[in-house]
Amino acid sequence: MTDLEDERAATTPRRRDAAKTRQLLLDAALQRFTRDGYSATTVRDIADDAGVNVALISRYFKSKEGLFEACLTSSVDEVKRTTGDSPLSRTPEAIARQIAGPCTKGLPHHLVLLLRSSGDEGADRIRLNLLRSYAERLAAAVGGSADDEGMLLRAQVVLAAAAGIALLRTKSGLEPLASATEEDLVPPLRDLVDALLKPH
Amino acid sequence: MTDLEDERAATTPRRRDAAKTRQLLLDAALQRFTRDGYSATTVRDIADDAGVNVALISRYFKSKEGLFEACLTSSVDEVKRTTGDSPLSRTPEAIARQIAGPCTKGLPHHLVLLLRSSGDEGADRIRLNLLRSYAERLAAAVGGSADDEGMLLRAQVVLAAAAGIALLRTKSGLEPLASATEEDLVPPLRDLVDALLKPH
DNA sequence: TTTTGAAGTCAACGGATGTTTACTAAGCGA
DNA sequence: TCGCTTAGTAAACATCCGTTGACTTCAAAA
Repeated sequence: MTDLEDERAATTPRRRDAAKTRQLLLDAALQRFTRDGYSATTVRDIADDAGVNVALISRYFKSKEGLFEACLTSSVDEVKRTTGDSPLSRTPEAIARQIAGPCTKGLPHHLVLLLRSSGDEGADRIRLNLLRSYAERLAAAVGGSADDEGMLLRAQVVLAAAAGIALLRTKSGLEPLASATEEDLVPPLRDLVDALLKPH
Repeated sequence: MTDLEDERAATTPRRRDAAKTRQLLLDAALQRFTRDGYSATTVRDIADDAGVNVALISRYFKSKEGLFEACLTSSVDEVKRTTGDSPLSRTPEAIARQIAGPCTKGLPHHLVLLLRSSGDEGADRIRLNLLRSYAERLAAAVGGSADDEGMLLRAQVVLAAAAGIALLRTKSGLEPLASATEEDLVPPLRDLVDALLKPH
């Protein structure tokens, strides 16, 4: 109460900020959808996590489907932003570390979200586009030519493997996989990437 | 109509056969749960697929959860039956071929079901047990000792990769992965298995 | 043929879910 | 300060979901 004016002076945090609550909903939805899947999460769950009224989901995203699509595009944007439009890390070591990284921290893995389905056609299109571009850049990063179908297939296998690992790690308590550290996980993953994406 | 008596004489196909309808429900549920996941599947969907009344699910399996658990144990039994209690195929080639098999049947199908979750504790225990035993046998098949944590982790990574590939193949239309033939898929997978499970 | 227990049907229930509507209140410009 | 736009709230609605209980029908035993 006393420093309310200071806060307002600092960043103008309006008590009612549409952009802010929209982002809160998006973050909460991302976690829920990634962890529990689309149909297992309710809009009330998301709203409660965000500390926000349920009706605001319909207002800001039109529907649960719309919120899910927003999560997907948000994930797309973040991947594009963090990795830029440059090719992915070139060494198998770096790729392996990228796969193992988010899992070992608390972060929801983008690849796991891509395994979730809402049954909606628009969402499926977004998902497919991201998967495609990801695989293509992965193939290009190790020197595969654009029209090398074999290398593209191998890149997609790497992607699928990474997604499966992330999913199994978080969803099942399979030990030692579930609580393996990044250091534990990188060597096998490096071997995996190395074997699948070697330029030969 | 004419050979009705022959049928009855042959296998006694009672018009009302509890075991038969139970199996119909189990088959339909297996397909639905594997393809759409637990919470996206309704008991009415399953009953309709099986051509059976909805109430019979509660009768024969007590609940939707019970039906899901029955699916899991059925999957466990079939895996045990097809692969026997003998160690898995020893060569990376054979393992790869098993992973690359038809997604609508066989090992990939079962692995995808294992990625599905109902949130129920009993179901999770069943799933975990199957995953564990599978990983252990996979580690043993390539000569890993029972207490080699590193090799066990690598076997679990192979398992997770196989599951992810199966899931991505069936759920997303990612090409060329989605419609890759077994022959297309075996070489990369052989490399994958080889790199992860080499005895060294 | 009659009886009896099991197999299957039907309709309704309580509850949860996504969405909408009518309403309140806060912030900003005039 | 007043008024208007917009953020947020509360409650209800319509629908769907899993489950239950009473009823009917079939087939095998007596």
